[in-house]
Amino acid sequence: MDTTQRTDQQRSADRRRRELLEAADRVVLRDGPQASMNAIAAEAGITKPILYRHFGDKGGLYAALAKRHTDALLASLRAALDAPADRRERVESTLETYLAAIEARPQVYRFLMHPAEGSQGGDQGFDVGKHSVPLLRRMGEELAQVIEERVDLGPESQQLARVWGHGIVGMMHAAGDWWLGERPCSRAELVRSLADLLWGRLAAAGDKVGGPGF
Amino acid sequence: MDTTQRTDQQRSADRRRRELLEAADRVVLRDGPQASMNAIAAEAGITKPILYRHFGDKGGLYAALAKRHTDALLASLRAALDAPADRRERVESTLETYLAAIEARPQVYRFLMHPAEGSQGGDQGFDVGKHSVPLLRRMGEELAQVIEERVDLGPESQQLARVWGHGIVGMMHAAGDWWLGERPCSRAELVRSLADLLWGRLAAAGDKVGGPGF
DNA sequence: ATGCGATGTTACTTGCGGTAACAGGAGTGT
DNA sequence: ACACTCCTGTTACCGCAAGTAACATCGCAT
Repeated sequence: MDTTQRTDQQRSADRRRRELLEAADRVVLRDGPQASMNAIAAEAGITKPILYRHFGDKGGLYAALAKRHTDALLASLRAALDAPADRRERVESTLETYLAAIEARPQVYRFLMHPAEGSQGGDQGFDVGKHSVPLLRRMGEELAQVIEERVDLGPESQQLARVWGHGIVGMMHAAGDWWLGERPCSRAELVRSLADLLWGRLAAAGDKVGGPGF
Repeated sequence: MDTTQRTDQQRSADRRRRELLEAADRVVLRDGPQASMNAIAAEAGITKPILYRHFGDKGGLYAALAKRHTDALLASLRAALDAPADRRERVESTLETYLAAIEARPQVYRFLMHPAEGSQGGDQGFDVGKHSVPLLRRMGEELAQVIEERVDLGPESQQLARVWGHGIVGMMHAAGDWWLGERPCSRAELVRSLADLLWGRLAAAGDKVGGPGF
C-alpha cells in the first residue's frame, strides 16, 4: 500500500492508456468512425478486454478520444478568439482556424461530430469526468464565455451570449460540413461569407424585385 | 404485363408501404432512434424480411421515414418563409415554426438528426431516389433557394445564398438542440436572440471594458 | 388443373459490443 | 522457498441486431 508504488503503477497505466488512445486514433483516422473495438485492439497489438478495462465501454473510449481532439481544437480556437485584434478579424481568424482543422483531418472531424450512441456512466469508477458532451456543446459554451467576457451586451448578457455561442458554433459547423462535402468555394470565401452574415448583411440587403409570389 | 394490373399491385404495395412507415413512426416515437427492425416489424404485425423487401436495408427505411417528416417540416417552414411580411418577421416566424416542431416531437427530431450509420447505396435497385441527405442539408438548400429568390445580394448571390442557407440552418439547429436539452429560456426569447444575432447585433455591440487579459 | 409472381414465414449466418473465466509474472510478507 | 495478491493478458463465450436463404401460400391468367 505504499504511495510511491501506487503512483508508479498509475504512471504505467497512464502510459498504456495513452498508447491505446494513439492506436485508436490511427484506426479511426484510417477506418472512419465505425472502427470496431476489435480493430482498435489489434492495432494496439492487444485484445479487446484490455480496452474495456481501460475505458469501460465504447462510449468511454469515444469520450477519451474526443476529449483529446476537442481540447486541442479548443486551444487553437481560443487563441484565435483571444488575439489582440479587431473583432471582425478575430471572428474571421476563428472561423479560419476551425475550417482549416476540419479540412486537414476530415476523418477525425467526422468521428467527433457523432452523437452515435447514448452512453450511461462508467461503472468501473474510472476518473472519467462528465466530458461526454459532444464537442459542439463544449465549443458553444466556450464561445459563449468568450462573448460574455469581451462583448458588451447589456442586461441579459449571459443568456444572450450562450444563445449566440451555440448558434454561431452551429452555423460554423453546418456550413463547414456542407463545404467539406461539396467544396463549392475557397476557404477564404467561405469565411468571408459567414462573417458577412454575422455582420448583419442579411438585414442590410434589399428585397429582390419580381420574385415569385410577389 | 397489363399496365392496369401492375398499377393495381403498385397501389397495394404503396398502401402497405405507408402502413409500415406509420408503424415505424410509432416505434421510433416510443423507443427512440435505436429502434430495432424486429421491433418495427412486430409493431406492424409482420416480420423482418418484409421490411427488407420494401426498404432494402435499415438506411432505406431511415431515408423513407426521414423524407416524410422532412417534407412536412419543410412545408411548414416554407409557409413561414414565404409569408407576405417584413423580413425580420418572416425570419422570426420561421425560427418559431422550427422550434415549435422540435419541441412538440423531440423523439422524431432526435431520429432525424442522426448521421448514425454510413450507408452505402441500395443494391436492390429500388426506386429510392438519392434522398439520403440528412435533413440539415435539405433545409439548408431550401433556405438558400428562398434567400436567393427574395434577397438582393448582388453578384455571387447564389454562392452567398447557399453559404447563408446552410449557416443559418446550422445556427437554428445547434441553438435548438441546446435549448431543447437545457431549456434556459422561453421559446420567444430564443427566437428573439437568434434574430438579433442575424440582424448584426454582434457587430453593433461595443467592447466590454476591463475584461481579463484586456 | 397449372404455372407464376407477390406476400409472408421460420430459421439461419455474420458481426459487433461486452463479459466470464482462466493463465502467467512481478513484488511482498513469512 | 512458498503462498498471496495485483496487474496484465488471453481464449472462449453470450446476447443482440442486421441482413439473408429457403420454404410456404394465396390470387390469378391461360
